[in-house]
Amino acid sequence: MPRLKRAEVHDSIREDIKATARRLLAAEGAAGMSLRAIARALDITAPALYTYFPSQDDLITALVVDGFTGLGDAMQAALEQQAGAAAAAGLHAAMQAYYAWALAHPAEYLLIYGTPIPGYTAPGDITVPAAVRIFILLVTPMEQALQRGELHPRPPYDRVPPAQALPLARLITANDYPVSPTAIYLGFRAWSLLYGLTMPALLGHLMPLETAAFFHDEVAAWLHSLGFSP
Amino acid sequence: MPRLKRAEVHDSIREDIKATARRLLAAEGAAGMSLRAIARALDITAPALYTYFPSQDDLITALVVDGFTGLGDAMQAALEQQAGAAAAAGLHAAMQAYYAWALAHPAEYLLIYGTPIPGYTAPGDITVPAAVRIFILLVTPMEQALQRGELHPRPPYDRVPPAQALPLARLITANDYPVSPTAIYLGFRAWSLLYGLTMPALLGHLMPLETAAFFHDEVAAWLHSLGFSP
DNA sequence: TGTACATCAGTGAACGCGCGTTCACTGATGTAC
DNA sequence: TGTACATCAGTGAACGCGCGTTCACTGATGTAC
Repeated sequence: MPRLKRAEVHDSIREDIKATARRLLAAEGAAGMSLRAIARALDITAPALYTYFPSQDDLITALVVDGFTGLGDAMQAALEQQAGAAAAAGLHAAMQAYYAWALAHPAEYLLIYGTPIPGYTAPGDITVPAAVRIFILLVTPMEQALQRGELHPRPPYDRVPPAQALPLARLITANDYPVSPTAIYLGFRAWSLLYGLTMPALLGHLMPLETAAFFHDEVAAWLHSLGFSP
Repeated sequence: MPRLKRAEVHDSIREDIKATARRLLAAEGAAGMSLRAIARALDITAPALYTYFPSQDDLITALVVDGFTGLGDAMQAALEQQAGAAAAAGLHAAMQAYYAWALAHPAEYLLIYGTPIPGYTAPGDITVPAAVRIFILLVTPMEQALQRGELHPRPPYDRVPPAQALPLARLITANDYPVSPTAIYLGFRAWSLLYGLTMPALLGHLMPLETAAFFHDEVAAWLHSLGFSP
């Protein structure tokens, strides 16, 4: 009558391994995340890890997916907390959650969105949906705001630029997204804004600034400039 | 009577080594840029490289400085070509040059602005001035536009946010920059905008979009929103 | 409940690999008289 | 212009290191009767 079934122990050790890998990733960068270093930290032999992950690449993939999931969950929680409020408030909350998560998990943010790890290629079928979710979490509130009449985009953003019309239309029909091209386009704009404010803050490129205030101000001004009704 | 003096040959081989390193960097990422790989590509033994660089880190530093220099030169050339034109045109040209250089030299852009290479720390005294130059190339035209009365920032950017006033003042006095806090603040905004549009385009995060058009439209709209006189 | 067997987790040795760097050396290139 | 010497570039062997992964194995954990 074991307290934990074998499968449960297995899963829990898998989590331990990932946690250790994350710790090493944060401390030493991607190169520090070697199987042998993880095994050393766990007081275990390196081959033992193969019971839990078929290869190093699979471990990395698991960390990548966890990263996207963690970021997405944080954004979604922020969004849901503003469920009753104006769409602009929800968006701002989600974007703040993005920033907060990134600064709280810098190594994972870099793993997901930074320079690709040489020699590792993420399996698209697993990794892409996890990445797309983040994007959808920005697009959906935009679309809602448009449909509810809370957002009346000002020129030049009242329509999608001509060069983007075709690619966006293709994207929508290929994936059966129930959203307007305008919402998607604004999603890309939001995504780029977030990236440009977050990654440099993380890497210390904005050093002299009060980066948290900078982020807040920029996002607030950007949302305001979009044309949300007051 | 040698055609090239020894020192000239030395310098030319140094350039060959850097060029090979850049090629490997582009092809295989930072990990592919090993001294042994470079030596192999040059049909030379690895220890021979120590005649030209005291260590691998010095080679990397040289590449980093070259990267900043190349990017800065491209921006400066664009700026000078618009010397007679309106400040907004000069800024737009410089920002376009930034983007063009990044897409033409993706590996170097990542080396400069991407995830730091594990185990390598750039010597600040060499590397920082090269990095700061890029920033100054954005701030200077801003300051000129302000002084010439070509730029009348609209709220909320007619003044620096309160949280940033002190850090920016400190930055200016510590370095004796002959520029206004407003110009520096706009410089950071421009920098962040550029980063957020360039790095994701480079990494394929904006895949479905026409990224060149996206960059152009965003920069144009941003400059317009600043309040340049027509 | 007790025994016999199957499954699983983890070990230790070994594989082949690539790495940065050092060292003593050889041969070529330049310099001084 | 020719010779003697100093300087430099590059070699080949070796150092010690860490890596991912495989393999045959042992001992523990669970299952079936």
